Amino acid sequence: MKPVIVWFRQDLRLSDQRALAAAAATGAPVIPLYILDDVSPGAWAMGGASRWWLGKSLAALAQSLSALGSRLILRRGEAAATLCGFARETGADAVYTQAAYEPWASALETRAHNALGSHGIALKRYPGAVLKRTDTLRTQAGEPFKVYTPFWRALLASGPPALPEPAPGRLVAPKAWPRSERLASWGLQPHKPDWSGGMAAEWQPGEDGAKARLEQFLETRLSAYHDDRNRPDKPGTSRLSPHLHFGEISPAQCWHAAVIRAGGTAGTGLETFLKELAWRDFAVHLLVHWPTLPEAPFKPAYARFPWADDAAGLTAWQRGRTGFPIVDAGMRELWQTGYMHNRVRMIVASFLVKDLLIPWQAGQAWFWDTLVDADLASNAASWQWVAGCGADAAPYFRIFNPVSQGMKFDPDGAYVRRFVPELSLLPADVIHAPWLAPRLVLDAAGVTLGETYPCAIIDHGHARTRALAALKAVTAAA
DNA sequence: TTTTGAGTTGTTCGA
DNA sequence: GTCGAACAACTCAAA
Repeated sequence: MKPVIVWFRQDLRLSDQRALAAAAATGAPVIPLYILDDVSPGAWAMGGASRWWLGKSLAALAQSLSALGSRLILRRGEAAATLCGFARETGADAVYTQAAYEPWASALETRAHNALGSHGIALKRYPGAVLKRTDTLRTQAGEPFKVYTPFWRALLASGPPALPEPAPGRLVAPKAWPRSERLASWGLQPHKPDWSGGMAAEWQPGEDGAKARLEQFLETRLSAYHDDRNRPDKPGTSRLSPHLHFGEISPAQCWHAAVIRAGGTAGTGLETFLKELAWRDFAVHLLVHWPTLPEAPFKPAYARFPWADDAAGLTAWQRGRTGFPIVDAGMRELWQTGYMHNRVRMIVASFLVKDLLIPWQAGQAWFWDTLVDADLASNAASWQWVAGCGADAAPYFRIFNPVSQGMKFDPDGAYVRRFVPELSLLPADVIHAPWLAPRLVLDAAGVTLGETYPCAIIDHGHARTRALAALKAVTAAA
């Protein structure tokens, strides 16, 4: 019997993995394959933080497969050609995979389909990491949605996502295993310097880590999720995003586990969590139907926005040296752990785009490189939302005040203290605006503005006025 | 076809 | 100190 290949991509798990389950069900020998592809045209090559995660996740997947008597074969190169060559090399007659939705990944699937097909090898494609197939949800006029709430209602009306499938109990091994590259040779882990210490302390990549995180979330955080998710000083969010991005757990698994755990006593936490899961689908929906989302403003008028060319401002923002404590705390959390609390993402994004007038694409690129959960669809949709040029975007006058946001969502300053230790001795009432603190208070905390901690690089009130004027000009010209 | 209600996440000002 | 209105106008989705 000819073997079949399971081409793993953004679905690095064994349970609720339809491609794997279907391949196993054939009874044929199964060859699991992962291809590192940095060269496909249009591909967004993974950033540094994502590569760190990928390396750990692939190691975990390989271990899980070996427990089933199987292996994970690793290859590198343009994925369509590499896959086709691999299929011929192994004599496989079919490739099973779960779809990915980035424009370049879809194009890659088409190329792979054609290349394999010309050798009589089938490419069997299953829905990827979404609750509902992205092509099934449409307005009554047959158009894709541009507003979230109707999208959410349509998603709910279409019924719950498919029930998760268990992992296959066994996989038939091929007579001889094909050659595999060594994971260590891919250089995914940083060295000289190794900046991954903060990430390793925070995360457990892989399917087991994903399941543990989900369990912990459901057990301790779901009931208070509606309120606590906005508090960066509390462990209120699910922190499932990197696991979901790499497909170590499926959104359907999260959905059904949460519904079961809530047990019919539908508290506010459940619906809020399910809506957050649906936001991932909405971002994919937008990217599929508007493939230029990561590059160009969804609202074309914003092409005329008078962006600033501010290299110094961008660097200060990236390094967490803007002089606004909540912004700096967020940017440093990102740098150290590969993650940033969602509320703080909005604050730092608003600061970059509206206070500094730096193009949202620059912020998107930085997040792409530094986030362990960097996801093309969510990243692009969210940056455009903050910038005001996206689908269902924030109104132009919504400009976050970094001081009041800090006081509201980090009232004791615990989050700032954790990531901006040079301010840790400041009392809570001034920690979000140290320039307002009396000299004596600063001295007592060992803070000298401009020396131990930067002076604010901009006056927010002035910046706000400037942004409103710029935004008004864009819409007036339209 | 036309109409109508609604639209993730905010801030500021003045009564 | 609290509270409601203003901040624009537009576009979407559905009736």
